[in-house]
Amino acid sequence: MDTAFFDRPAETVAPDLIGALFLVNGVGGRIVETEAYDAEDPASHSFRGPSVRNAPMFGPPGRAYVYRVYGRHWCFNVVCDVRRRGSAVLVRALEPTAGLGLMSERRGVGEVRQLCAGPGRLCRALAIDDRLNGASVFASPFTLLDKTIVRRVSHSPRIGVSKGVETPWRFFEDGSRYLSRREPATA
DNA sequence: GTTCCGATGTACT
DNA sequence: GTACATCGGAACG
Repeated sequence: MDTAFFDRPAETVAPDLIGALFLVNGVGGRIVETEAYDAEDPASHSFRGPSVRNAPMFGPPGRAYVYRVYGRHWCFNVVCDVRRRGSAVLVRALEPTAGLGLMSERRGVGEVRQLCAGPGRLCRALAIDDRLNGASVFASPFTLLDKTIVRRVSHSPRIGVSKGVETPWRFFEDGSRYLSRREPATA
């Protein structure tokens, strides 16, 4: 995977990331749920233009944008389209495949299904925090490999937003057991 | 199984 | 002050 992959509209990149392998220091799994955000979107951190927090969103594609949410959790995004500055994809859930023991330890949870089912849980399991904000996802400690198996991807409105609630920019692998929520069913 | 609610930091009005 | 791209535990069925 390279810069060109991310230098496209976020709502195009987001479904393409479903099925990709995502690891931090060798720990992680297959991406099964993502959401797209861009600067024309009132739900996006970039909506009101550049700021200290959202600076990575206005930088080059393929960099991490990591921020704290609700004072307790981290969320991990990858910056997209440089022509539509201020766009990114939030990675919301993984199907754990590597480093299960370590993830379980970090999360304090036994069930594999719970390890990376949500943006905050995923960051905890992979030990992602603000130290990785702005880092390239093509270099250590990240591993990001394009999907090898193509499965059906569905979409729905995004979770946890109060604006842009109807924009169907949440993408997930159809039938996956590892989503942050039970499949709402759309197409 | 479900629903409800508080925690807790920070960006922004 | 208010809102927030969330989560886990308590209470309940």
